[in-house]
Amino acid sequence: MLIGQIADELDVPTRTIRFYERKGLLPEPQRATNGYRIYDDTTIARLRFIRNAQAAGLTLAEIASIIHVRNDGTAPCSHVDTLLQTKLGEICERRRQLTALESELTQLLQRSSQLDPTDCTAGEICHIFTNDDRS
Amino acid sequence: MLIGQIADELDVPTRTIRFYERKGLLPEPQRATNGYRIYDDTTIARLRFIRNAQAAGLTLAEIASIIHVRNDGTAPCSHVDTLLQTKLGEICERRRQLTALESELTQLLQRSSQLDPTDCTAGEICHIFTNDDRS
DNA sequence: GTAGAGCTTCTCCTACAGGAGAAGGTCAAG
DNA sequence: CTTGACCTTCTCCTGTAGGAGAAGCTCTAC
Repeated sequence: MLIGQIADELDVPTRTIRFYERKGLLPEPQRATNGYRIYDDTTIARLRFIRNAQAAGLTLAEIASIIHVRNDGTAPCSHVDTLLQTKLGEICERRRQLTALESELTQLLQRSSQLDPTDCTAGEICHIFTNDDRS
Repeated sequence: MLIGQIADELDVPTRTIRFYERKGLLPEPQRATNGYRIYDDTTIARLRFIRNAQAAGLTLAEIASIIHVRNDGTAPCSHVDTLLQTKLGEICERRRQLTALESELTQLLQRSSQLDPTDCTAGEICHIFTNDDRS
């Protein structure tokens, strides 16, 4: 199969496939005599794997690390497990931050609804952000 | 005040202050005869404003837009209110995505704990990501 | 034999918020 | 008079996941 056929089948731009190759996510493919890349079904499976791993929030670099472990002949399961646990921790932390930001924004908006724009001076740019609770 | 003094007082790198100037967040300052930037207290207030707005999750471009409205002679309060509401919506949506990702990851980890690495084949890279619920 | 689609490589560009280093001018103190 | 700290501008680099365009070769169909 040529790159375009793979691209059509998985609905991925051809550019992205070459990009993954450069990043080490796909092995260097066979070449036809004219230089065109030639793929087989294992590449389709590989691209599906990448997509699934991305859906789990892994970065391409992390996915590449999994593939490298596999290429070393080891089942990458425990590595994947570690990655997923770390990722879960990050997501959890990030979600907490967003929750805090959400309540911060809600407070600012409530404050905004109570302030009069005619009281807003140039020096402070906008008094909605002027925090009066410090020093 | 020279740029280094401002930087020390607010604990901001001098590079960042010049960067903000290039981005239109700070006006072009006075220059001493030797070319050094000279600031007064309004710059300190401005940098505090930027910091507060950043803490609310606004990007530098959004903060710049607020400053531009102020420079046009208008109180930017209603603009800020709109920005904050939009931002709140984005944060909320992002948090929902993270929550979904969190449960996805939890499922994958549970799955991982039940799978045997010796069953993991090279073709699928790692069977933790092999979704058996489709086609 | 030529048009159009598909392939190749090459390089640069995007958003985001700065960080890093080079090369050089300036200033105060020893 | 020189060392060290501070300032200036310039350009490139970081991570993320590709996107965009140029210039040129190849293949198929009409």
